[in-house]
Amino acid sequence: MFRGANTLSLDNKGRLSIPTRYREVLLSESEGKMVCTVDLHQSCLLLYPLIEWEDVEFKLRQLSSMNPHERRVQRVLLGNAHEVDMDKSGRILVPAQLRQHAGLEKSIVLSGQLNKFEMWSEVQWQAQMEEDIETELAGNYELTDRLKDFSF
Amino acid sequence: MFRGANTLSLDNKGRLSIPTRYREVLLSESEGKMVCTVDLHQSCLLLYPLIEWEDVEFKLRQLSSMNPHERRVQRVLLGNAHEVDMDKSGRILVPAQLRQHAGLEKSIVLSGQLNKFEMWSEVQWQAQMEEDIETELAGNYELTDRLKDFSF
DNA sequence: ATCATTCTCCCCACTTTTCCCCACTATTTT
DNA sequence: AAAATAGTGGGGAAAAGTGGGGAGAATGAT
Repeated sequence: MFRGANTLSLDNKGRLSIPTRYREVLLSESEGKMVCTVDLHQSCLLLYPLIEWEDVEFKLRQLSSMNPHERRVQRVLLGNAHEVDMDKSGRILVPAQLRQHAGLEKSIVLSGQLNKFEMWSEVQWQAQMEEDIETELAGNYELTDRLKDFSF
Repeated sequence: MFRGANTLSLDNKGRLSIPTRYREVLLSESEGKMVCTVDLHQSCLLLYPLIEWEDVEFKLRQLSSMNPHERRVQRVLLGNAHEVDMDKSGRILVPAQLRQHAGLEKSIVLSGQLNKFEMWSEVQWQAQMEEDIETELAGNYELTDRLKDFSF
């Protein structure tokens, strides 16, 4: 599925060009329809092909409306979801509210994360990466069981 | 699989010629498609044949998006991954961002590590080797359970 | 309802990046 | 020594990404 980082630019109309290598699969699987929403834990946006988003919606439906935490997850993900379409030149229009929420400026990192993309302001992405790598190097944390035997 | 170090050069377009003895297997197993990403603990890049990378991706998928450490590992490895293809003359274009991250200059060491390659700036590679050997000689470290039984 | 303003999206033009091709040198093989 | 193979360098065509004009749709105000 989707992997890897692409540095792209948001033009002053708020459009983002989807890298060509992804376009074909997006068109054939979801007719170029995607869903853009906010991330729960980071200041970035999530971009799903419609077909993948429908999976997420299915899971969201399993959550309880009575539990405040679960309700909140539903509210944040669903409440900020916008349907966006690729136009004929393979671009999407990123909704203004979401752009603002993630602090997106001209320079953007679109990062493939298997079933979805993350959209970061390049500045924040760099900062996050430095922080992550520094934390890894420092290494002063407990490894989870899964990580103890993790090899790559 | 892959083993041994090769000293190669990055030309000023950022291209790296893959040693011919690896090309055949890369073409037949992965159509010359590879994935280049950063290492978690060293200032070097990792280069996987696509088919090997897919294994790593499978493992990454088992990690939890809710646990910060596991999420960080996912983000760093996946988020910096770039798909690179061998061109018709057996070269790959190393993404500018990654080049910068690993401090790659003209002279490069490509070091086979079984399922993947490591790419180092030659200068840093030499330094790392000296340091590793010195640390082993000094011997002031705890052996892990696995290393206690390791023989070679 | 009408008009004005904003928004969306098509089209075209421009710039940058990627990749194919060929040529040159150095090393290895015959 | 000649020939073949490996690695390096660069020109140039093609592709990818960027920017903006402008028609039509949508929104909002009077």
